[in-house]
Amino acid sequence: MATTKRPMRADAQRNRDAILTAARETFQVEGVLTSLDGIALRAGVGNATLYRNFPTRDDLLAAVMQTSIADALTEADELARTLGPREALAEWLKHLTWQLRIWHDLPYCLAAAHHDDASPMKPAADPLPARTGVLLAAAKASGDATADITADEVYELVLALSWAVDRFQDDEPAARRRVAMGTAGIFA
Amino acid sequence: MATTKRPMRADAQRNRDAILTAARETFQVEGVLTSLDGIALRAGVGNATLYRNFPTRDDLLAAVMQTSIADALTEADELARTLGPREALAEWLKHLTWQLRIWHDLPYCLAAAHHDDASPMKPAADPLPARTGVLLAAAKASGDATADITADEVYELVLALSWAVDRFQDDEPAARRRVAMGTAGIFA
DNA sequence: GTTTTTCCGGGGGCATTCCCCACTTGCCGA
DNA sequence: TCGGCAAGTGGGGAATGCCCCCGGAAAAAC
Repeated sequence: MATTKRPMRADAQRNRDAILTAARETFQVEGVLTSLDGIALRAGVGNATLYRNFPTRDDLLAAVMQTSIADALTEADELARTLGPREALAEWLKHLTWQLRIWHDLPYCLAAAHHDDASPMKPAADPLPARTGVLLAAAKASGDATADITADEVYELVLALSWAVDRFQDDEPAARRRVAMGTAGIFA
Repeated sequence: MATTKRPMRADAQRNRDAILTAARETFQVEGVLTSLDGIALRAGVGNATLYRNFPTRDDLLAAVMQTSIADALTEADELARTLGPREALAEWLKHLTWQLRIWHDLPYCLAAAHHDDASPMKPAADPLPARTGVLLAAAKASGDATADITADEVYELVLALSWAVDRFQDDEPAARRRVAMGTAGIFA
């Protein structure tokens, strides 16, 4: 990490943060396939600054996702703590589907990263399928989920449903309904 | 229709056919978002000829889909004739998902067309949800499908699953398994 | 065979995006 | 306070894709 070698120059840190917030805002409006130069413009920095900090789109995406994913994981903890295995899994799937929808083409990128170990997004995104596996295992143990399905299959199903939720512009109730229908096969 | 007014010049018909076959081949390899100029090049015609025949990408897509959709519908007839309502619907969903996967971003385009009445693809693609509705109604009537789901929801679910099948590069058994899992909620 | 009509075609303009370069800025430590 | 050097800047090249223009050629009509 660069931060361990030297405490990073103040303006450099400022610019990096500005890029991250601009990217987060732009992604929500235009999707994750938006122009990178546009993000730099919005952040008020030169485009070269953006490319130096984040050589590829996936690097930027991974950095922006960090905090969102951390939030999602605490939500998962909360669900696991307050609900039974079946409801916790069901709620988590709905929650995850709804969150992934926010950056419109995110499922597309996550799908690409999921089977590409070299992707810069892999380390950032990996906790999502992992945590899904934990909740799934608990539901299996209590007999609430069928044994013959893997965590990857469930995660991929969520990505597909999230794609649909975005593409058909569901509101939240519609999305919950769509997820309930699509994931019914998971539950025993 | 243009063909009713005048029998179309021979070379024009030749070029149009060449464009359609080139488009079909290119779509399978590079997906439906490929370069249109590339299709013209492959067809051995100038790009202007392509744009004259098909002003937009959707026009071309609609024309190329015509025959494929006709094939799919005869398959649906066959299924309805030889299987019970439940199996006919289940097989149709698997078949449809697998077919849509062939042109990689086709679900993306169909999703856009599905809620846009002005889309040139609408007339060509509409039989798909319509036929799905027929098979669903039969399954509902025999008590094999839950009553509280609409044909549109089922169709959209198939589009999402087809997206996943393409994106995760399923072979046919894996795709059938994925569809079976994702559509389990439809069946009573 | 000639005229008329229709259609072809490839070059090029325009827009978009990614990314690199030479030059400039301004922070940090002595 | 001040100089060195890390970091920033933004114009522009390169690649790509869409689409239009207009001279020319081929097919149809006579």
